[in-house]
Amino acid sequence: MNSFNEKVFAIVKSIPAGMVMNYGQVAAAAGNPRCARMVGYALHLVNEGDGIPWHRVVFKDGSVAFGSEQSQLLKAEKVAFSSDGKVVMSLHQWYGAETDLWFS
DNA sequence: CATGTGACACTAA
DNA sequence: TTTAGTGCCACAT
Repeated sequence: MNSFNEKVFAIVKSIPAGMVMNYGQVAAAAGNPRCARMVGYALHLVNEGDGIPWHRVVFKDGSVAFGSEQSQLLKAEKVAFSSDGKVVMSLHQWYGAETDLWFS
């Protein structure tokens, strides 16, 4: 079974609208903090329309791989963008439901 | 089985 | 600050 893949999908799906996660963050949550590439690979296999909000996964810097479409979808989610076309991670970087305890 | 490639991240210069 | 090099794991050939 594709544990890593499945975890990635579950995590990405858990990202609320208007929030984004960087590949390394998802990779770590999936169990492979060193394999952000695998996250991208996994999403690339599923972007067919399985309901995976892959557009909410961006670079650690807030940049996006597929500039146009991704940024467009993000804007539709009310995500704030910088003048460089990068997402304002400071406002939208999601740490996952489990880490929500940090706010307690 | 070995090599190459890839929606990335980190470190060094 | 930006650029280059390296590591990482999975999948294709």
